[in-house]
Amino acid sequence: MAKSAKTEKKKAAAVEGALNPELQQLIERLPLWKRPGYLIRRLHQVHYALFFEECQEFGITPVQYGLLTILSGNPDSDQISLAQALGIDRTNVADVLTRLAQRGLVERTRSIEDKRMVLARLAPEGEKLVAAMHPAMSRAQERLLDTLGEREREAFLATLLKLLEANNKYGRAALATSKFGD
Amino acid sequence: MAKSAKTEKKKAAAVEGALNPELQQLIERLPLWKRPGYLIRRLHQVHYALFFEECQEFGITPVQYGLLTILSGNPDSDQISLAQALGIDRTNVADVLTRLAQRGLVERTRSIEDKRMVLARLAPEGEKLVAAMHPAMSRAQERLLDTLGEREREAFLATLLKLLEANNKYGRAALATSKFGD
DNA sequence: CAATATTACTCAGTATACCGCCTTTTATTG
DNA sequence: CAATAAAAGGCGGTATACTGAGTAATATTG
Repeated sequence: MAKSAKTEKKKAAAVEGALNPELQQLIERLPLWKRPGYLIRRLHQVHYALFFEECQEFGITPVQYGLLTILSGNPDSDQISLAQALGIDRTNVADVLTRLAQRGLVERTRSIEDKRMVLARLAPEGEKLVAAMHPAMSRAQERLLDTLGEREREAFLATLLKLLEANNKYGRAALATSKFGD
Repeated sequence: MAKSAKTEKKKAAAVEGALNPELQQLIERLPLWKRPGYLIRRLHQVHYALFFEECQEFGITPVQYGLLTILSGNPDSDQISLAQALGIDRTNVADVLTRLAQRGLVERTRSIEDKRMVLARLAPEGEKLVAAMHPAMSRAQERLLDTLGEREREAFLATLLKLLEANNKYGRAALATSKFGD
């Protein structure tokens, strides 16, 4: 195929550096590679893989660690608050909490003031794990953006936040808005 | 929101509670909204929500549409090739194909040359659906990046591609660069 | 203060997404 | 050409992630 003027233009617009020619071909031929939703799904999977590689020994998933993180700063939170803070569905929070409780990392109690609520807090084991795992989790985050320069990394993160703020209203897992901006 | 007294109590508990100060420092150094993996997971969810909103009437998920897209350009592909093209696990491809076949959108046959392989292709119904759904899918993609200006959007997509290229090796769902194309 | 609405949660069901183990078929090799 | 390795897929299991229906407790209201 003659990829004349169009490709030239695209390359000129690209930020820094040229892409692998094989990947460039994929983009040209598989329409999937022009869909941002697809690219984001793939990057999400890559992060999972990196996270697992770094955190293998702990047997904790990204979502589980996120939940533990929130609990470490907000003990005795109810499930809906946790869901809003994490940006996942409330039924999902219950599932994750069940698994974490089975491993003795969190403790759940019925609230006395409001008997509908189930409050969760870190067990001592959980606190230890959050601290012990933090470096590995941190490495996974760093490795994900490793290839980016300082400027590109910051621009990328800024754009991610911008997109999330603009689209926060979608889905049952909308975040509590106060999480952004402060 | 009207339960300000309770919220106050919760905050007070968080402050007075037996919070490990070292743990707090650790968590505050890399809070959720500064973890790229977390932000990408959230954006992934947002895209799903947008996709469902636009494509509700068709009852097709992003992954299903991705698979149909590949099949429309590459009839009679085997499951492993499809997995590599889509960037998902091969067992997952089998699951998705089963659901699509149940709805009469794809057809599966055993290859004659290699009896191990299951080849998939679009049924006429599937071809119709791919065409009919395309505008809605496109709208979901556009809405996701709607708030970005032209330059920021291109920079974002370029960075996404760069990150995928750099991290291609991770996970069972590593993409193939050779199967499709020529 | 009883009827009603809302809230927090549970449960069942669907759809990704992955791993490890196994069988069948094909390819390789001594 | 038989023994073995490799490839393709099936199957069972785990962990998100969400929808919709239903239950118990609390809040609101006529």
